[in-house]
Amino acid sequence: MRTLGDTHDTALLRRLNTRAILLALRQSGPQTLTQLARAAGLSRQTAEAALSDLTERGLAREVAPTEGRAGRPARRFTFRAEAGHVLGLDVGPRRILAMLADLNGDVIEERRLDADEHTPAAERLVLAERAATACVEAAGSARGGLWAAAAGTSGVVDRSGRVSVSTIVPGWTGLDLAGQVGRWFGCPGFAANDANLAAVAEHWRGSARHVDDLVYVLAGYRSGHGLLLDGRLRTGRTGSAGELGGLPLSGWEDSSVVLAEAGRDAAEIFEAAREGDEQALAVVDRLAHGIARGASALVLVVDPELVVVGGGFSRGGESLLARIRAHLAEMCLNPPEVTLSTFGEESIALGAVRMALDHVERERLGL
Amino acid sequence: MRTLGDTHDTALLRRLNTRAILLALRQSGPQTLTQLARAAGLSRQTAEAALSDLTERGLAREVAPTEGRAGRPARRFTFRAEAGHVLGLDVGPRRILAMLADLNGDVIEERRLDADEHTPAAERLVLAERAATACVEAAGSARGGLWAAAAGTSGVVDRSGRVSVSTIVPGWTGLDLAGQVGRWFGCPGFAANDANLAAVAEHWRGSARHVDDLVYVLAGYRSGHGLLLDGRLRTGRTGSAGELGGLPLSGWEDSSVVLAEAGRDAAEIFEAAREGDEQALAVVDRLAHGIARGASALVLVVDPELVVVGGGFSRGGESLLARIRAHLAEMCLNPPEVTLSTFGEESIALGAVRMALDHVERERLGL
DNA sequence: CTCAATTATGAGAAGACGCGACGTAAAGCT
DNA sequence: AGCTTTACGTCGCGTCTTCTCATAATTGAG
Repeated sequence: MRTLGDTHDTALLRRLNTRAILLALRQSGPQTLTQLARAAGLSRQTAEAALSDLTERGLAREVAPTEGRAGRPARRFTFRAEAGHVLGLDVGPRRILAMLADLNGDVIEERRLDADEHTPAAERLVLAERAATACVEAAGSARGGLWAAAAGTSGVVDRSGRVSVSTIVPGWTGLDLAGQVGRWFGCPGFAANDANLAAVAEHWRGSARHVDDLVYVLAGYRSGHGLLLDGRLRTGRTGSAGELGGLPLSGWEDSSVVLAEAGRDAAEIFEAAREGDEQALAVVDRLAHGIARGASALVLVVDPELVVVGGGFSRGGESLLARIRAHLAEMCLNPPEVTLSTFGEESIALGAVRMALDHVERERLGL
Repeated sequence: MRTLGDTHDTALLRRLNTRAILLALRQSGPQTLTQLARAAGLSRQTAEAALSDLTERGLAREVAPTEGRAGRPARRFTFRAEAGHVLGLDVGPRRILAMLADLNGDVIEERRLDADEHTPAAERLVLAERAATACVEAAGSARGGLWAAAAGTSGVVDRSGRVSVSTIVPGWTGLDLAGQVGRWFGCPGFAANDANLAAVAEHWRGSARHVDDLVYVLAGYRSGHGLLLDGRLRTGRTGSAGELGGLPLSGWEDSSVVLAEAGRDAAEIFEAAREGDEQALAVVDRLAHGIARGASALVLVVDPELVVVGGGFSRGGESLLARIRAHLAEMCLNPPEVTLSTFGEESIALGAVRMALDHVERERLGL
């Protein structure tokens, strides 16, 4: 039955200590046995045992000792990030981006393919697979060598990684994206909503590095909200957390309407605004207002530490941000910080990488 | 430094196993050594060691063996719930409720005092202390014998347990409620928003027992929203999660306005509605609409498994609930279940009990 | 080139814990 | 009284961790 926790024999200690060493190992480059032991809070002997275990499993490697220092040279070990690879995919309405990363999450290969809004589902999937395969092959990794893969896409993606609602991408509704991606490479596959993955990426290495509660606003041709609480993605029961579709917010304008009225596309508007064009500034303000309106619902509900603005409009830069801040301050008693996305359009694929890594770390590294 | 986890010596095993035994012990009444060992997944010897440890700490007690069975009588142990007590307080605008509970969370004493909206802060605190002290003394427990105490109140309560905004209770803003409560009994003190604590109570033993993501709607003279995600209370950065004050929701009527227009109080309305009074039914529908409007924001943002409706209006019963469900279904694509609160007006104090117990379990029982 | 100083390694002993096994104790049943 | 049943309690073993100390490998000074 085992409902009250796992077995607690001495093997658990070994696992825990190996885990501590692995974490210490990944903190930085090659380290000596003593350094690792101290970092993990263990004795040198225990550290040694853990390292020999990790080395056997291919996760650690001994490297040449440093020269030029007095005393017996210390054995040095490093994390074998190349022991496995994960794939992150962004299958967007207009763009497909594949990233191959090692176990450190460092991106090794990257492929980008263009699509358009009308590309049918089957063809879009072929493009995605092509981009992904190109990455894997370029890295010289065997096709079956992937440890996990994840994909982000527009629309509501449920817990199992199936697209349950998609209004933008034709033929997407009902697609088992996670299963598809997993089948391509014979590895565990995952899928999530694009804004959610972008939030994950920003929290991992981007603007939201230092916070654990954040709202990500994807604003642009693709739009949506991502929610990260306690450092964990929150997609909700059906995966539609943050999808405000039905919320009757007064004065909530869709950006496409605003842009259509203005008769110019976003890039032109931002460019003109930068040059002081009054009409463009007004449009930027209306866009900011709409973004803030949507964000305010999330902010008031979860009271996050940070709002990260990403997506195409984030090219609007600080001027757009300033307007969003101003509008948000009007709507919230105690508004959170608002900042720009670090990774821009790469954040979705990067978040997918992180999602795949999460699985690998949990299941294969035992972290 | 110790950032990578605690020491992992064999003492950890002991702690973990003792914890497993403690959990098993609390699952039900007196159990034999063998039963406990099996439930915790440990050997009998280990279970025995853990139990002797727990007995020494006063958390377990050996009881008389069962008679009438063949074989050597088995030693039986039980959790000593009376080893400590916690206090839960609801300091509301119109009512003060104190509950004293043992370590099982079973309420032993309960005191209720009436106040009104105009009672000044100092006097309200005196009433609260009086109710609490009465509970403690009635239980024959020493005044210093409390292990933890928590209080719920209207308004925004920050992480530290300080009331940062209170519109209902006069003089409440700025009050360090957690500190106050702790000082009364010389024990750790906590405080939180009432709707949040109600959510905690419903999740603990009420309607939300079986789910981990829920939205609680406090509807009545006191109103507000409580948010529980992954079984944990979410109060946000400043404690104002779920406070929708500034959200420009179209068609969001305040219940007090609706009732004022109707010219009857809530109890009358619900009574009349039960008898089929058409005008009353219309008012109930308007109330339900308002409740659903507010709830919809939380539901769309976090996509919970369940919405629990509590507070004074929950006396409106199934008929109100049905209207709320109907309105919510219009606003959400995939509406969650909606159910009535189990504990009604007691849920806030009960949630406070749970909050105090959380601290005790974490810090004193090591769970 | 040699020797001291430095730094890390590796083996051995001791302590703590958990588990399986076996003999023993205490009850009911015949 | 003896048998059966059930659980207790002790013993020994293996694992894990840490401490200690002798040993090994390097640098740098004379």
